[in-house]
Amino acid sequence: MTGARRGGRPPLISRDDVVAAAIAIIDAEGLDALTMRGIGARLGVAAMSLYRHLPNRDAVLAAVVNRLVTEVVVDVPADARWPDALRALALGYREMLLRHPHAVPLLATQPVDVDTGMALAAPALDRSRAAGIGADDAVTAVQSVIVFVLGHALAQVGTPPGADDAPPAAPAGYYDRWFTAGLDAMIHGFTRTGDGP
Amino acid sequence: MTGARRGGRPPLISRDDVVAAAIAIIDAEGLDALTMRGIGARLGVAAMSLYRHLPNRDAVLAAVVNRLVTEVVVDVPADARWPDALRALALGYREMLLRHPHAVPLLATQPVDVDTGMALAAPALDRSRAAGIGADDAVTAVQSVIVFVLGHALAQVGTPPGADDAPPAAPAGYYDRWFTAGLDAMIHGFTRTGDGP
DNA sequence: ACCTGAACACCGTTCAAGT
DNA sequence: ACCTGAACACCGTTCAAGT
Repeated sequence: MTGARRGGRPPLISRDDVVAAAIAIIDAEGLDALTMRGIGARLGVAAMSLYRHLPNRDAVLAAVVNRLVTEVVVDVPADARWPDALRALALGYREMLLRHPHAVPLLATQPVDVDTGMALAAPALDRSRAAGIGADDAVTAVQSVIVFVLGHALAQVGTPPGADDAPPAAPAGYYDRWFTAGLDAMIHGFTRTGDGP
Repeated sequence: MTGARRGGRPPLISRDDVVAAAIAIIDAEGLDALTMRGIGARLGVAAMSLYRHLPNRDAVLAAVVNRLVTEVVVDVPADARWPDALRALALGYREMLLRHPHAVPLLATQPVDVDTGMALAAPALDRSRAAGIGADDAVTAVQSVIVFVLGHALAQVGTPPGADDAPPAAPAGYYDRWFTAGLDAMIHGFTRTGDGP
């Protein structure tokens, strides 16, 4: 009943193909290299064919963002408590960002679908209930952690391996240590059991 | 001795003019509307004249970022302690970001000159010494706070007043409350006097 | 229904030329 | 030294046409 397509030419490409090709180009050549003509070329199709599957370039970018967020793996052990669940969310999100460094500015800019965001946060939010945290407070903590992870990743990949005047190139573990310190501080601040001013 | 320009046609525009015009366009029409032709038009000059003062469009963007960061006002009272100095830095930086919402993605993407970043952080770092915090730890705290402020601002201005499908439009104080909670957590986490896990 | 080539209105940037 | 118009090699997107 739904979407019963009768007759007509069978499609050469799908919406998913377009999104996958876009991600491949971003990863390989960077965000600036992502053109409608380039996506078409990668799929062996004219650029104009893409408009049959997505309304415009912005829609491609939005779809890329949601696809990448969906691919985040949040590994929350069964016996994890609220602080550890927050940490697992942060680590999983950061892993995805560093796997797609050229896409980080996109993730920072394009809003994520509500459903996709909920699915990402769900494992952590589950543990907040067990810890007796109010729903609003839990959401605030999750969003704050995500925002820190994103901001930190932007700083880390901010001068991508394309710029000529890359600063002395921070030592290997520099960003990891900074990330851990910042995340620890935030999680500690959010999960302390209400003490003084 | 230095830069003694003798003879030649006097300049109609300066590098500063280009940067100021760029910021005006970004604030008024958004980042996408910032074109070399547009900047030229605003200054009553052909687009190609700009290349006499800045090497290319990316250089304009970099200059805009550094100009905006320079304009941040960090109000650290004379008797402020380390945690309050961190807070003042966060508030001042956020104020600038929300004054230039269309420029936030730029601030998130373009690296800031080392000198400009140092000047921004200096007042807070001063107070860290008085508090007996190690220099490295102080820098980590400052950078983490900045990264949180930036990430939060991205979330707040992420769906700018151009998008049609703006979500229910979060209630007025929503982002302010989230910001305060996240900042409090981070500052508390960074300034606690080293207790157990 | 899906794909295509040609065309339009833009970009950033280069170049040779003007004053 | 500084500014300019014309031109080049790109963009995203629309349109009328093909199968």
